[in-house]
Parts: sequence; structure tokens; C-alpha cells
Amino acid sequence: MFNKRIKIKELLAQEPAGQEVTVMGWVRTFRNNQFIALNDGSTNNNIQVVVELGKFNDELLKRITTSASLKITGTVVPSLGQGQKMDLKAVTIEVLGDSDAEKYPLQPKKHSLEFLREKAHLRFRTNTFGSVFRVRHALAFAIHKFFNEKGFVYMHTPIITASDAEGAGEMFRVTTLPVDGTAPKNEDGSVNFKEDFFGRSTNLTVSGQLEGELGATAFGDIYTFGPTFRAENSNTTRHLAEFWMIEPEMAFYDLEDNMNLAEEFIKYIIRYAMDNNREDLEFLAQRLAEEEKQLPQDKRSEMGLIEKLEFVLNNNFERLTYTDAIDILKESNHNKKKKFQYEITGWGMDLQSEHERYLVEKHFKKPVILYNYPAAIKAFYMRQNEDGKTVAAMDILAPGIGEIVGGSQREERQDKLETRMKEMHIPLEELWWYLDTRRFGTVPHAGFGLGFERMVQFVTGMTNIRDVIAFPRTPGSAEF
RNA sequence: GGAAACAUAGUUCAAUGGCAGAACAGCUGGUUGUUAACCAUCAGAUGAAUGUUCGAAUCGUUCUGUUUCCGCCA
Repeated sequence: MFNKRIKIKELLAQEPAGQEVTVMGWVRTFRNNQFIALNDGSTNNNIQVVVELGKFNDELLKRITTSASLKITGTVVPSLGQGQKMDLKAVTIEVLGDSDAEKYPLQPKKHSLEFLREKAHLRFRTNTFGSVFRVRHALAFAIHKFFNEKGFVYMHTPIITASDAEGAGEMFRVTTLPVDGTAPKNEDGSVNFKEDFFGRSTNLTVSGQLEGELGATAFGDIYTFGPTFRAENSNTTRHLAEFWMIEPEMAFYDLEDNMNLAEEFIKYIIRYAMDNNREDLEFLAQRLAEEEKQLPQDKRSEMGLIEKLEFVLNNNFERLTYTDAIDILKESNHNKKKKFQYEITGWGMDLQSEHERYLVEKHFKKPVILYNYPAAIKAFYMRQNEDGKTVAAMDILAPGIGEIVGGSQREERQDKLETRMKEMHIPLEELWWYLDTRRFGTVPHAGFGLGFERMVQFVTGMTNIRDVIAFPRTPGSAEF
């Protein structure tokens, strides 16, 4: 059998006792014509392969270059050196794939994240991205584990959608019609989408929520976890045109239940990564600490990455209403000294990033759940509160990232929902299927959306969202 | 969509309008229990266009690319 190998992570956990093993991986460095640091992606730690002098011919040794792939069989012995507990004394070395050292773009040294972004197809072979993407995997797995343990049904909502009613953002059009101006036209000159593939205008989904509600009103609890698309021209370190979103939707939940679930959920997946990817997180913590050494004192984090995650696990998220948040902002010294770029105009204003950041990073210094927002600044499907001016919406704000979760109790009362939709010019006839849930056995229900990449950013400490997704899609950029 | 900054060798950085340098990576050779090895030799660059000037990496204009911030949100 070809692939009878031991993964390096597993090998490093063993005691060196002369056992014979086969490892396969990629060369990180080849020191002294004698020591190969081999990595197979199972961990950032390398196995040191010892090539005894004179045992292999020069022609073979010349092919052992950075990122060449090797199959090595040898015996595991205690290391004579200080840097590692074991050596793999090579008996046979097979070069599976050569790597031309003159052309291979990654050198055995530190590279900038910007440079590696241009080499996104190879950046997984670095320690930083190895750790980031193993943690990303762990978080994804933990998400399914959490919901499965709670009896949620994983629902696959459509990626191509006909409804553009939710207004969550600009959409990408999906069409097979020609783009050279020869597409069939209506009498008024507009494109006739009745002639298009689906017989109507379609887009890539901006949210699976509306379909999720259909599932929740049958299964009780569902969640979605899939790709989401926004054609917004957003150029920031926390926006992508294609990102992954988790959207649980629960029948018989009110806003408080919703907040409880969201907080439990976030803590659960962080705990899972802490328990299962400790080494990777420690590496990322060290990386972040070194990166922050470049920053002026006031821009550095007060806590290290591990410390921050522990803190989040061990403390309740601060919950306060939008109204209380406005009061805190208004009364803050920061505001009195006129240090906000955007003035606190009072109740009803939409909070700017700087206001949210002040609450999270300066005032409370922990994740914050803001709830009961003014109806005027929120979506049509959010449940109207008895005060007549707020809706049962909640956002979770995380230090360093900002909004990580947006959710609400949904408006289950058909008359109130329809009135509000009309006010906001949402076409009721297009969402007939959505309104049917309110017509037939409507129930109080709630849900939220969590941006997966923002969660990965928070846990890994990576500051740019483009560095936590394998192949980022952003305005003007879709390489790979 | 708006604003700003940056662009020099494969990478990370130097260079008062006056000879483009270094470190690392790479080639070649040496060395041999190294720890992103060490020693020596060699080769390699001003994003593009244009203007000002005796002379432009350096100053102006346009373009391209990258980054950051704001808005929109997850």
C-alpha cells in the first residue's frame, strides 16, 4: 500500500524507541546537508529527519529543497540535539515531487501577510496559515457538534435565490443570458428575465434566514451553515463578497432565549478550539504578540490571545438595551471631550463603528449584546415591542472585530408583519411563501446570523478577514 | 461609494535632485550534530507612462496595484 504512513502529529506524541515508521510531507528546511525539517500539515511541529553522511548520494540530497515532497522511512531514536525529543534516522528517502528552489516563492523566513495573500495557493504551507486553517476547521466542526447535540436540524437553504426582498445588501445576479446587449428585452427596453434560465431574475443568496424560518416552523430548531454573497463595495478588514454564515432559527424562542443560545454557542465553539487546538492557538498568540510589538502602546491589546479567549469563556457577555447604550455614550467623558468623530445625536441614531468600539473596548472591555433597537433602523421581519418604537433585535459586538452576530425575535403576528412590510415597501406577493408561516400555525420564534470568518478572526487573532478564508473574494479580486 | 498612505533585487529594507547599497533567499564551492546552521564566491532591482531639469529612485501629472480608515453589514 502506498499511503501507509504515520502523521507527524501522531509520531511526535510517541516515545522514540527505535521503531520503524514512514512519514510523508514537505521540506521546511534542510540544514547542514544532514537535517531535514519535514512537515505534513498535521501540526506546525516538524519531524527532524537525520540524513547520515555518505549514506545517500549527492544527486538525491540536491533534490531536498524547500517544499519538495518526500517519503521517508526510518527509525525513531532519541535526538542528540536540544531542539527536539526525537530524530527520524532515514533508511530510505524518496523524492515524490521536486521543488525548484529558484522558483519556489516562499522562503524559509518570515513573510508579510500581504505577500502571502498574493501566494494564497501556497500559504497553507506556512506555520501561521497552517494554524489558522486548522482552527477554522475545528470551529466549523464544533458548530455542527453543538447544534447536533441540541437536536437542531442542519438545513441547506438555496444558494441561488429568487427573492431579493430581504434587503440585506447588494446582490450578485445569476443569469445565463448574454451580457453583450443581445439579451431578450421587454417592450420598455429592460431585460426580459422570463427568457432566463429560471424564467425569472435570480441572485446569489445574501441570507438563508427566510427559508430557515420555514424549517424552524416545522422542525422546531434548525441551523444553516453555508456560503453567503454580498455585492457591496466594502473595502475593509472585516468584509468579504463571499463568506460563510451560520444561521440558527428556533421556534418557541423569544429574544432572551435567542441571546442565551448565541452566548452559549459562541462559548462552546471557543472552548472546543481551546481544548483541541491548543498548540495552534498558542502559536497564533505568539504571532499576534510579536505583531503588536510594532504598534504604539495604546493600540496594543491589553490581553494576549489565550488570555482573551479564557476571559470570554469565564465571563458573561454584557447585555444592555440600545437606549441604555445611548445614555452611556452620551454621558461618557469621551463624548464630553468631543472625541467621537460622529456626534451622539440621541435616541434613534444608528451607532457608528467607533461608538460600538467604545462600548466594547473601552467601557465594558468584554463582548456586549445590544438589544431592543429603534424599529426605524432595523429590518422588516423583527418583532415589534410593546413600546411601539423598538424591535426585539440584538447584535453581539466583539472586541477588535465589531458586530459578529445579528439576530432578532421574528414578527410572528401576520397583521403587524404585513403592515410593516407595506411601510417598508417590501413586495408581499413575492414573499407569499414566507407569509404562509404566519398564516398557518404561526409561533413565536427567533434566530441569528453569525459571520463565520469574523468568528475565526476573533479566535485566531488575525486582523484581516482575508487571512482566515482560503481564497478571499473582495471587490476587484477573485484570483485562484 | 468616500478618504488617505505606500510602490526600489525573489523577500524585507537603505540611498540630501548628483556612482542604486545591505540583510535574508537563490546558484556554485567548502564545512559537518544542525535548530529558519555556518564560511566564501557569483548573479539579481527603482510598478507604468509622461513632464520639469545639465542630471530624477527622489519633484509634478496621469494610470495601475497594494494597504489602511470611513460608510454598508456578518
